[in-house]
Amino acid sequence: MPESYRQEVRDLALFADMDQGHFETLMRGSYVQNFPPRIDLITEGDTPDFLHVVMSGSVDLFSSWNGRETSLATVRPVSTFILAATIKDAPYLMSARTLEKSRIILLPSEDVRSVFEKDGAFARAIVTELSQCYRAVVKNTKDLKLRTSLERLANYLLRQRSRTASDAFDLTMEKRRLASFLGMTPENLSRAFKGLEPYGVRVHGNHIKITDAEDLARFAKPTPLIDDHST
Amino acid sequence: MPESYRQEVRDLALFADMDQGHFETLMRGSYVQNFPPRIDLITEGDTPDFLHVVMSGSVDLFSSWNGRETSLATVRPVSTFILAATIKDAPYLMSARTLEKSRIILLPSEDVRSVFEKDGAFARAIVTELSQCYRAVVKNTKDLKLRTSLERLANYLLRQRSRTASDAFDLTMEKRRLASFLGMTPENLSRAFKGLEPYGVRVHGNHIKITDAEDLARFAKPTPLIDDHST
DNA sequence: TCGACTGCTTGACATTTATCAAGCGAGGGA
DNA sequence: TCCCTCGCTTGATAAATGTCAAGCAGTCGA
Repeated sequence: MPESYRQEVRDLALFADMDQGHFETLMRGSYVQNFPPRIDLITEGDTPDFLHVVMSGSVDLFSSWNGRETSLATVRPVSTFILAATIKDAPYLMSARTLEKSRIILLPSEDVRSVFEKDGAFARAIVTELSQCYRAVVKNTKDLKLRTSLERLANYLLRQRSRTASDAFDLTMEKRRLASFLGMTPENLSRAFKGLEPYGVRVHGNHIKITDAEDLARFAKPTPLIDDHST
Repeated sequence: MPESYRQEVRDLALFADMDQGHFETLMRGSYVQNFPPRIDLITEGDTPDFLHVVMSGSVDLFSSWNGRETSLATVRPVSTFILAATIKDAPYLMSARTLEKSRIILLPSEDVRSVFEKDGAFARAIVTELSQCYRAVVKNTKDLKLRTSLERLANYLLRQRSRTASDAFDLTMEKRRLASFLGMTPENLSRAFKGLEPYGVRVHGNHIKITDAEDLARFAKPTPLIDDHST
């Protein structure tokens, strides 16, 4: 494990406050790996061998059932995924694949669990991380159950606008993945973009321009209780 | 706080391993309250004053947006709710109301957070609880995104069958709430029950009889990665 | 016993969303 | 430069789901 990564991991909220000796224990068994795009990292149902930390690139979390597949989240640097499965030593609920060339650190699950048992600061950091994840999924559920696909797209665009602090931005993922993430088909997403034109949304390829954010917001009715992804 | 409740709370996995002194601190500020049915306990967006523990009765967690409302979960004894909001001191993402006459213990959020900061065993117990909740919500999301309403109902019935270990059982909630929980309208639920008749589902009022579980399972295709609510 | 209420069901219809098939268009080799 | 591929779009159609209105069937209380 190169020193540069070591420090980057140490600076993550999840590892920042833990005992130095415990951190060393974790680092000892861990290693960095580079993956090309579209490589399967984990498969749902498997038992967690490693806690994954994405250092660069991005990872798609998705799930399949009965021939259907849906995208559940994108993990971007620097953060971890499948923490809950690792801690509970329970099967993965989601599969993961790289979206682009990615550098990922693997921490053996056994080590993570054994340090978790001993280190209160680590346990508290995990609580913070899991609370965040839990609340994110709850918001996502509300988005799905309370809104139509058009409303979900409109709010998604407003969130991107807010994230980039700009009325013009590029989509951060393929439209087909965005469709899956928003719980609709690519065809329906295409039509949804058209349906938002009257509210000042202009689309050219994956470039988006929002010409009348107030009007769009009047339609989308965003609320922090669904759309604020920082709390 | 009567001694009987005190012990019942102490026996909860969440509080079982924590330091006795810290447990006393929590109990000191807490109190029991009885609520009639259909009483609002908390409103989404509010700041968490208390961690709630349901001792008897049951509580509906739901959410509203733009005039629509959806039921997200039912809390049954003995367990807590809105743990994540309490720990993060962030606004409730869900509202809660009693479904029936309920006895609920209220633990001041400040106390919970301050003990959490000091007590490693408590922090670890919270991790276990939050992992469980997180995974439950992820499963629910997969259920919603990967299945049609008919499939969701079929799998729900199979879960109830498994929970009661019986082919005949009563629904544990009103059909209208079940509909909301499954993400459909009451009318649609009515038709969905009809739609499952060919697979051996008989409905009389809120009594369900499954005459051919294999056939129903062939249609429902349950998987532990969505339907097993114990891991 | 009789309403009146409430939740459920049913039918007709509208809307939303998915499916299937075809066509378009930008980007990447040969 | 020219295809070829691949993702996206579009149109036609089907399926799923929601809405509205009416009616039914228990339950409860007068």
